[in-house]
Amino acid sequence: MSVTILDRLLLIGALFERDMARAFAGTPLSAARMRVLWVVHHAGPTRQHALAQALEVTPRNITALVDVLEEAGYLHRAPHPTDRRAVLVSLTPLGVELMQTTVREHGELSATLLDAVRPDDREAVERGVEAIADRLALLLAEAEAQGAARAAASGTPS
Amino acid sequence: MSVTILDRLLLIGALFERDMARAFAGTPLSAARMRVLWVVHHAGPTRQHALAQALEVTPRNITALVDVLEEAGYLHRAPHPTDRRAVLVSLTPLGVELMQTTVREHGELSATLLDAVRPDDREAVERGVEAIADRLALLLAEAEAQGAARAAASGTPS
DNA sequence: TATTGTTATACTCTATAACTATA
DNA sequence: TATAGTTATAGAGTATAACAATA
Repeated sequence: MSVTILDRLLLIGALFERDMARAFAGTPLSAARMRVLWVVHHAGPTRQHALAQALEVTPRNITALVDVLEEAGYLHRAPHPTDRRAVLVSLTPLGVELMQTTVREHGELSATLLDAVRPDDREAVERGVEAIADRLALLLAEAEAQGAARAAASGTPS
Repeated sequence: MSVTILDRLLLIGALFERDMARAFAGTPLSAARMRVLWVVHHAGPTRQHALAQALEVTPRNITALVDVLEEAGYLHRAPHPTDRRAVLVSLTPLGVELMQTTVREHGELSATLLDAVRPDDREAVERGVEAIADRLALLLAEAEAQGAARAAASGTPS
């Protein structure tokens, strides 16, 4: 039991992040900035606050990320039509083009990786990885809720 | 093809990293520092340069990580017995204890996650994830070698 | 001459806290 | 009074470059 399945799953994530960092070196892009573009690509014009919630990151952080992406020409800030406090962030044509390429390459890589799996195992692997991701999300959400409850009980009794 | 297997694999890594950050908040530990302890735990007394290579990080970075882990009592620096330039980094008893606990919990989590997979799928999932990790490592190593070759050809002809 | 580890400096990602404009 | 976004500040992780001691 020297290398567990968890070790391998974590290795996959680490390899991918490292490759992104290398691929984006010297450009205005980065893994964190790509995650912002990813959300806007899938959700359409989005408030910064919604971006912060989607990425589980503070609004302050979003300001900085969007600043760079706007400066680099991938995103566009526009006033919200009905809420004058808010800003709507959208992809520019350059951003749309980048995300189309990225989504395509992402799908190709996913297919290549699945291709490394024995054909008879592929369905089981897809089901299994989905089950593992769901279970992990559940476990960590429970842990977080317990931690928050404990903090509320000890530290900040309202 | 809205959510690919690659998306789920990356989600697993992101969830785990985020949970580590939350669990270690307010302590001297962190994901990067745990990776250092992990290497020393598995390799025994180690030079800082070897740590840098194992973690694919600059030696400067290792200096900072080991500084904090030594200060916090998990690591111990000692002069190398035969090479007076080098330092040997070892776990203290506190570090050994931490890693024993960590390895046990890590194994338990791995078992819990595999438990979420249908029994008939488990062998295929273990094989498949291993195959995916191996393929990804291979692909990225090739990409890196090509990038390095291209940089050498254009930028720094020696 | 090459290697080991360090100091100096800088950039990215992230967080908290205080503030402004608006709901 | 609460929300959306910003400025100010800080800490962690990472990188490059220059340097001292040693091989």
